[in-house]
Amino acid sequence: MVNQNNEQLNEIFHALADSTRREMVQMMAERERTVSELAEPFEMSLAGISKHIKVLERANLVERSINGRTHICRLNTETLSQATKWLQTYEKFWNNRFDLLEYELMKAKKKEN
Amino acid sequence: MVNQNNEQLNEIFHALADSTRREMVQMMAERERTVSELAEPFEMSLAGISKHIKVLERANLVERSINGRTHICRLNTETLSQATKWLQTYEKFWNNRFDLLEYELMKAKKKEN
DNA sequence: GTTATATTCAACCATATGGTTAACCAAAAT
DNA sequence: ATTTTGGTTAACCATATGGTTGAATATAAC
Repeated sequence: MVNQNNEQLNEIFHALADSTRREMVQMMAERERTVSELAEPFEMSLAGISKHIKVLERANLVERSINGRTHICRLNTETLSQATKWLQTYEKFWNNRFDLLEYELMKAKKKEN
Repeated sequence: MVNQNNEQLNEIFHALADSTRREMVQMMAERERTVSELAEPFEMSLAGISKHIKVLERANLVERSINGRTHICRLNTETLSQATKWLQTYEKFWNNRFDLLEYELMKAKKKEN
């Protein structure tokens, strides 16, 4: 179970360790994207793009639905937050992260009012 | 500048994409560790361990100070939070992460009292 | 029915990664 | 002075990664 989670984290972090893929995540964070939309900003073959998407899929960061001949990719933010959770756990140990978060939250609240 | 940061993120995420290295981060989150302390839980040659530490160093996740013949490694939480920051930026887009954080914070607060 | 579009798959290639062993170096301990 | 200890470095190896091109598939458009 822990190992399962570990393998999962390996794949998530590996998927994020590439600028192209991070940019794709960025795009999908805004809204769903087709494969060619995702490909557009890059000077890379579509086959290359396809491979990158598969890495994101394997990490469960992206889900794909096929609609005719176009594939639609959407971000799985649940998975993204798995990574965040891991990071925060170890960050908070001596850097008192919770204080910082609280501070950021206060700022956010103030802006709302 | 953005590219610099991008290269930085590549290395951070790559460093974290390995269970052994994550476990090391975990150990260093508790307290500073010597190389052999870091090596202890693993069935791996010291040379292998040394390489892992170097990956963490290259990502600027770890700083090393040499004391006689023993090297002391400590976590650079600043770098860790660079990764967190990236993640949170894209997480919050549709998953309203801030609400979740607020909730977690409340729970934490309650436990304190 | 032919052509164009959206996308994957397979084979290939250079380079990177994670590991090993063996040799090396410097500080401590005997 | 010799040996142990803590650690790195170099050379090597198998496998993974990130990219390419070329062919294949299937839907959509003409």
